[in-house]
Amino acid sequence: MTEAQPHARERLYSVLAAVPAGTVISYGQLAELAGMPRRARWVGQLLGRLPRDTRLPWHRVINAQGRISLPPGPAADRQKALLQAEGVRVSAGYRISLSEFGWK
DNA sequence: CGTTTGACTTTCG
DNA sequence: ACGAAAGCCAAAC
Repeated sequence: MTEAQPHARERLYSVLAAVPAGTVISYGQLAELAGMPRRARWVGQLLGRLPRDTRLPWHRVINAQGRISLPPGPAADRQKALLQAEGVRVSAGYRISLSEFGWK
């Protein structure tokens, strides 16, 4: 087989599915845990293409600055609500305390 | 096949 | 703490 990462997407999905509720992770960390450092943007691109009915905890993924990376809109509010429902403290400016990064 | 795009990250002022 | 600029990389055009 010539493919170096035949199932890169599914590997990423597995890591994401393993993120415990009540914690958040950055795109970069997620990519790194999946064995693909520096693929943060690729992760974001993948999440954007996820179907609405996915069961993956996409809402636990935020950027390295501790903010919701989704552009302002209904989607961002949805992510904020989902996080708060899990006990994650989200400030007015979509900021999240670094202590929620349990895995860093 | 060259250019643009983007749910990113880091550095600098 | 904040915004601008540069760096980075795969997918889409």
